Amino acid sequence: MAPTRHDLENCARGDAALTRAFTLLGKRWSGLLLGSLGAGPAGFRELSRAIDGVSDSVLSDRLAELTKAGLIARRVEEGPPVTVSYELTESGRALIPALDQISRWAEEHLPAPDELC
Amino acid sequence: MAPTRHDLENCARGDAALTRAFTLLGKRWSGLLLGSLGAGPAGFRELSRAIDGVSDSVLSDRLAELTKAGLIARRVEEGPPVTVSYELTESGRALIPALDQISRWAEEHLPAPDELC
DNA sequence: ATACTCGCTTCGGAAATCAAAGCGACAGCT
DNA sequence: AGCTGTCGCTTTGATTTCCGAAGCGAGTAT
Repeated sequence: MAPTRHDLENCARGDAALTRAFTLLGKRWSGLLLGSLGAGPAGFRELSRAIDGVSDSVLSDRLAELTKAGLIARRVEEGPPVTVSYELTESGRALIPALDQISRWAEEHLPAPDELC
Repeated sequence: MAPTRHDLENCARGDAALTRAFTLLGKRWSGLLLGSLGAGPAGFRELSRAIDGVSDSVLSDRLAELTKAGLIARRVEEGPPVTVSYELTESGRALIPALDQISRWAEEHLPAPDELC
């Protein structure tokens, strides 16, 4: 295969930072996961219930990704019983204002889905 | 089982608006596409070049989705030659500040990928 | 006439995501 | 001691999404 200049083109790219951000946020559930944790620490099962529709396997993947990226931290509380909780790191918390803004934007500009509650 | 019905949980769930937002933004390339258009109108080919890595088929899908959601508009300029350009609607423009904030966040909190340029 | 570019669409195959089941460790009954 | 349930995952196999490459019709350039 010819060495695509893919690598070279990467440089002059529009907004590199935005690209980096959406490597994480552009994946399904990442944003919502962070949003959920914005409300405070939570355990695995708690998150899987809070974020309706996500499967355990993907939730597990996302938690690993975001942990690796340094946005969330996994804390094991020695018991008994032993419990696991995930929480935002400082980096993660720094993103919350942006998510809030997106949330506010959605309220204003995204079709209101018949308030059933 | 406790009387916690799923229905109840649905209501008080995290943030419905954020969920709506990430139905769009949580898909690959959506965020970057909006970011690109934030710099001004652009044609299909222009976008496909600006957003490195996206395939024509997916770009086409995303443009359709975001157009349907009312974030971008497809304008056909009668020629000759006939040209097509996509641009942000007001709703779309309203999201740009949030994207900028995310971009700034990424610069601060996301691993600087060795400036190769 | 030949060879481009543009704005797509179509066609496989590869990757992401899904629901469901299972597992080990523990807790709460009885 | 059993039985049942919760928690934090992982595994399995099917479905959905995404990708790269090719193609197409229309127009432009040489």
